[in-house]
Amino acid sequence: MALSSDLLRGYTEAVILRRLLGQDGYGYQISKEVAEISRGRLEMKEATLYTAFRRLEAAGCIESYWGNEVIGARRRYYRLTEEGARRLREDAETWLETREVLDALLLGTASPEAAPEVADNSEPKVVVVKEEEKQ
Amino acid sequence: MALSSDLLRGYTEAVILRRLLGQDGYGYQISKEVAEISRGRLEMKEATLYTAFRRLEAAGCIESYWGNEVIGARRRYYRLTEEGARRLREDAETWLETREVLDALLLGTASPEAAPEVADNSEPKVVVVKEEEKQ
DNA sequence: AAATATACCTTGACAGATGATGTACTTATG
DNA sequence: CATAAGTACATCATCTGTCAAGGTATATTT
Repeated sequence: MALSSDLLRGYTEAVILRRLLGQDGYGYQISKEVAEISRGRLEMKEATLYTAFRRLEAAGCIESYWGNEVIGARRRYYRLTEEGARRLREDAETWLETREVLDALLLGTASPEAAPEVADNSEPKVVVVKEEEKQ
Repeated sequence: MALSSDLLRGYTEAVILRRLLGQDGYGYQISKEVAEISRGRLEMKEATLYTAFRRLEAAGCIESYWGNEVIGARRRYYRLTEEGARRLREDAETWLETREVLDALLLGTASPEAAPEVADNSEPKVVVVKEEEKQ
């Protein structure tokens, strides 16, 4: 079962950068690796992948060069830059924070912990249960 | 420091549903609770919140009714439906999977684990390092 | 009187993801 | 030997969620 793409939106670039850490890579390879590592749960579509490459290169996070394959289709390799490595560290840090926040918001206890001063729990004098003017 | 909204895109609805579990709530209250629980790291903007309410109601996940406040501004309360509860369980499950996948992709080891058969590591015969035709 | 807080709402613009489509070469299959 | 499938790149139009900006209204504080 593939994960909703909206749930992963914004992480595409970080995933690519992570793949380029330690060794250069090319599009097709990275898409296969991502599918492999996620055990098929995340499929990075080609259009997504290549537009992300464009953004990352424009931002100075990666640099590209053509491999000189003598057999098979030509490959465009990407290399992580200093800036890209910095961005990756930043993104990984952000992921940890995001994970923490979403854990609290999705799996946490019902009420904002230790925050009786925030939730205005004053129930409306007589809660009207039947809906009126439902939009 | 606020988290990038793109990193949270797609979770808005799940967060709202979670807030409505066990008790009805209204927009302003929920936005405050989210800020509180995330300790200011996630701010749900009004436009985002209210458009999400519309989507959720259209999808049958929530139902709304006007509270009969005698003092202060009127409030539109939202109630979780059966379908909404089902969706929430599903979303929470998806979050666990997403978390796992992104952990592997962002924090995991460099190469696809135990997958020497996938990565085509055959380095191009002579890797051309200087970039030609950089786009 | 003015500012701030509570509480709701819509519109237009923007950006990332993607289906569709195209190119080109290689290898396997019937 | 023709066809399909795999490798490998790329672009364009469209869709969708987010959000700045704008609006309404009431209550409280300064």
